[in-house]
Amino acid sequence: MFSKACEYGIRASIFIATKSSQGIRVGIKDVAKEIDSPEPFTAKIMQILTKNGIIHSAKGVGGGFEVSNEAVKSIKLIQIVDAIDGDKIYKGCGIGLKQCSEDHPCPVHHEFKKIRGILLEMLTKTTLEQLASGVKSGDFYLKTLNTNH
Amino acid sequence: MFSKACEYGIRASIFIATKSSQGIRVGIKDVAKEIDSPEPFTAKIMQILTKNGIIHSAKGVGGGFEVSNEAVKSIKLIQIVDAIDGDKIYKGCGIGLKQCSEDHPCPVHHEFKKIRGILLEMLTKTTLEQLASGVKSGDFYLKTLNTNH
DNA sequence: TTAATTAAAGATAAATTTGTCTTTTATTGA
DNA sequence: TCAATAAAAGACAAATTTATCTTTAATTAA
Repeated sequence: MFSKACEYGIRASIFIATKSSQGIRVGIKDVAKEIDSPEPFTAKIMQILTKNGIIHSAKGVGGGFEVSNEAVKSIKLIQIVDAIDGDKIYKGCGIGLKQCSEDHPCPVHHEFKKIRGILLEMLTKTTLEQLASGVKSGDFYLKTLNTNH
Repeated sequence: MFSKACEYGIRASIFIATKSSQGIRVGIKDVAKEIDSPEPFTAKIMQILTKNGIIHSAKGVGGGFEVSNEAVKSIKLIQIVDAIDGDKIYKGCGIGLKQCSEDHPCPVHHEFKKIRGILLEMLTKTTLEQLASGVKSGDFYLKTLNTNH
């Protein structure tokens, strides 16, 4: 569905949002640790998110990543997906036709139209705040439980 | 959503089904041409489909690919997807958690559960026959219209 | 103004997916 | 049996995605 980069980007954004609500900036090390992702790759993804104005970053001592309380409320999942994976997932043809539309539909066009519509609605409606609050309350998780190995 | 391989596999299966209904076997050259895909790569994908019993192949003079009329009716889209891309698309976690379940849900678990359910239902219900008949009737297309260039 | 800190940027590398080419095997018909 | 045909199999190559490493730039505090 989403690329690895996008999966990490969503998880990172949610984690940063949970910390920002407590007024805490987090460094890339913490982010990668808490969402169980490769640190340098995650840093690259953070650059995309900051360039797109989704996450704010601050260099230097005491710096790190954060999202303002207002931004957390307004940012929708689709903004993160769009910034990293583009719009192919909710716009492209299900079986890869360059030309696929109501007038020139592929064999699965109508079925996929429905699914893409639901996906798009979900991505458009879900805010970072909703997701972050679920993590804060302990209802949702951002990584696998630790096991002894 | 699906890999390129899977997109080609679905398109190829549908094209072969339309030809088989007329009692015509098709070679890999025709398949690639009609679905606008790279021939050698498509040949590889055909090997997966034949190994999985979705498409039948015959070597030698007059050989090629075909699907029996009974098979066309019984084969579901999910069999093609499963053979090529596996079950990740309708089973895996939306944001890539290894562990993601009702008891240990990721932040988008419930939203994705719904979407995956609809996708799974669609893949499970849609038969090759449905898709092929739409192409035969001219309602659906398997490639872009030819343009002069 | 210097040292420490932290993200940004850029170069590189590994892994995976996509795509190609060559050889082998099976089948048919002459 | 032999030649032609067509898929299968295997090796290889290009492109993309994922991941890493090093250097640079910005910021803070001493």
